Formats: sequence, C-alpha cells, structure tokens
Amino acid sequence: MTVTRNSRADVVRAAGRLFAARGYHGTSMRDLGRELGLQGSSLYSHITSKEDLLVEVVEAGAELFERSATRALEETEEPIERLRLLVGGHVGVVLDHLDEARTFLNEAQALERDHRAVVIKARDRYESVFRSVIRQGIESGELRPDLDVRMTAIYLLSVLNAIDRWYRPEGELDRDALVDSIMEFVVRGANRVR
Amino acid sequence: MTVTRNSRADVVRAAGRLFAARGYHGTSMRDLGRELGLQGSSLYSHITSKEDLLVEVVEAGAELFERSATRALEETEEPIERLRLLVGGHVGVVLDHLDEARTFLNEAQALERDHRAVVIKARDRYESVFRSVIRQGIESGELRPDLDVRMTAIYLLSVLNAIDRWYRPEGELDRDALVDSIMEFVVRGANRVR
DNA sequence: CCTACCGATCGGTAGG
DNA sequence: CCTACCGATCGGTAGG
Repeated sequence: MTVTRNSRADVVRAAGRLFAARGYHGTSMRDLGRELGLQGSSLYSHITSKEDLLVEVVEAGAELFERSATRALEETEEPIERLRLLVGGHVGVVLDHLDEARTFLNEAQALERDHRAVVIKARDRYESVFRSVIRQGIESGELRPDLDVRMTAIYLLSVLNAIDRWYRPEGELDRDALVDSIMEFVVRGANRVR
Repeated sequence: MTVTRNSRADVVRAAGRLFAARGYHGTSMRDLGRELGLQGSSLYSHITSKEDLLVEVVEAGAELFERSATRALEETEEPIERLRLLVGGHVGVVLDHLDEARTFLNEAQALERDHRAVVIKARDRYESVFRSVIRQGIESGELRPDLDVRMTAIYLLSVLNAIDRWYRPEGELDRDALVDSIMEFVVRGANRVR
C-alpha cells in the first residue's frame, strides 16, 4: 500500500467533488482536507485561498465546454451534424466531468465580480456557437426559416444543462440514446421536412 | 413614517429572497436580520432554527407549483389546453414568486434527509401531472403516438425550470409570448398534424 | 504536510 | 425586539 502525497490537481478535483455536491458555501476547508486525508490547514501549501479553488474548478468546466464546441465545429460543416456533435459533446462533458460541469453551471454565483464576469462571457461564447449552428441549419434549409434562433438555443441549452438533475448512467437510457432523444425532441420541432 | 414590527411571514419572505440570491449556506442569520432591519438573534422570536426557514420557503414553492397544476387540470379537459395551462402556470409561479421557486428548485439539497424526501415526492407528483397530460394528448391524437412520455415531460420541465436563469421581464418577450414560444418549441416537435 | 494558533463569524440562548 | 453572551466553526498564518 502506497501512501502518496496529494498533488495540486488532486486538491482541485476533490474541491470540485465537494462544491458540486454541497455547494461552495456548504464546503469548508476542513471538509476538503478530510476528503483528501489531511488537515484543512495543509491545503494552503497547494493553494492560496478557497476562492482560488472555486475559480479553478469553474474555469476547468468552462474550458471543457468550449473545447467540446470547438471540436464540433472542426469535425464537420453540415449544420445538423454539427448540432448533433454539440449535443453529444455537452452530454459527454456533463457525464464524464460531472463535478466541473455542475460547479460551472451552479456555483459561479459564489465567485466575486471579476471572475464571475469571465464565466458569463465564456457562457455567452458557448451559447453563441449554438446560435450560429442553428442559423446555419436554417440557411441550409434543414431547419424552418421562422425559427427564433436565440430562443431555440436557450431551450436546447436548458435541456442540456438539466441532464445532471435526472440522468442516471445505470438506467436503461445509454449515452447515445440520450443524444438521439434530445436531438429528436429539438429537431423534430424545428424540422422543415414534414 | 410608520415603523412596524416584522411578522413571521416577513421573515420567511426575506429568507426566500436571500436564499434565492446567495443560497442557504451563503446566507447567515445576521445577513437576514440586516435585511429586515433587526438583530440576527431577534429572528429567533419568530422561528426556532435556520433550517426551519428553509423548510418553509421550499414548501411554499412546492405548494405554488402544485396549486398551479391542480388549477390547470380543473380548468379544462382538453389535453393541449391543459398543457398550455401547465406551462402558463409554471411561468407564472417562476415570474411572480421567483424567490420561492428558485429556493424550491435549487436549495432543497441543503435540507436534511426527511424534509428533502418530502420535496422530492412533491416534485414527482408535479412531474407526473405533466406526464399524464402528455399521455392524454397522445390518446386524443394531438400528440404523436411514438412520443416518449417520460422524456418529453423531463425536457419540458427542464425548459421551464431554467426560465429564471435567462428571462428578464423588462425584455421584449412578455409573459404570454414566452408561453407561446415554449408551447411552440415543445408541441411542434410532438405534433402529429404535419 | 503537521501542530498550534489567530481573529472573525456562525447558529443559537438567556433574560429582559 | 435588544443586549450580552455561548461554544463551535470558519478561512487562513507561522513555523517547522
């Protein structure tokens, strides 16, 4: 049995776990120390403040979502394919990086002003990728022309951001079926082909 | 200028305001006292614990949603009309009772086990109303028969529960237009009429 | 990474 | 509803 010291990355990951489960204000540095098998005060050899930890976890979440969007755009130019990749990528981030995703989505309000502003900008950029892909789908004739682009993006993201609230990987619905289900829900309502 | 004493209801309402804005763990009893212009310790002449306050706010939220669902069912028997009333009622609760709605939706995790279980049951009952109305829409032939009832209810509620994250009453979209927009998004995708 | 602390703040009580 | 507290816990530092 090897007892290794914790790395800074271990600390950030554990913080994500607790922030996602109990919230930032619901997590004390002593809770976090316990999670890692050390004293709360020992955490300060890795970080300089509790807020720092939140910033790192939230930024990790933001990066995961942004990278997913970039990949979707690089993979193909076909709008509906892009939309499916955006949905699949988002589902992947939520399911594979639940803690970072949840903290990014729910705990950004606990950040102080400047850092919160950065997060809001990252969210806007991410949402704008959805908007532009929806717009491309309209231009290509695959989505109906009277669609409200902004609203559609908001509704789709509402569905995606709520997944962690109900989805259980042990359930009957696997990841691909989930993506199909969401795509059907969204695109059937926006599809021109009748 | 009349300086009146605060009632218990005032305390609960103010608690809802702060819990919704900063979260339960992000709100101290002294914060709440300041909000009402009195000492933190004075709150204990109205209530017996901080957790009590959370229970009351969350239950107020639960009741508002349940009453909205009951009203929708009583108003009409036509499935699509019922669905519209459910959506309109939900939008009304979120916009007119934002603090209770937010606390109900986001802060129930801070409740201790027993009370949290009550909330989860209330949510299930509410969701089951959505499911049964969707089922009625399928039976009446207005919604397509291959629709996944559970998933459709979850997606619709995901859209509804995210409204407080982006909707601004000062914006161009008024309440009725919001309801129309959501109904179009959901029903067009589920509508049999082509 | 630990021990030993720090001042500040927490939820809550006693007694008016 | 206030004053005056209580013990516990908070984020964080010093010094090893």
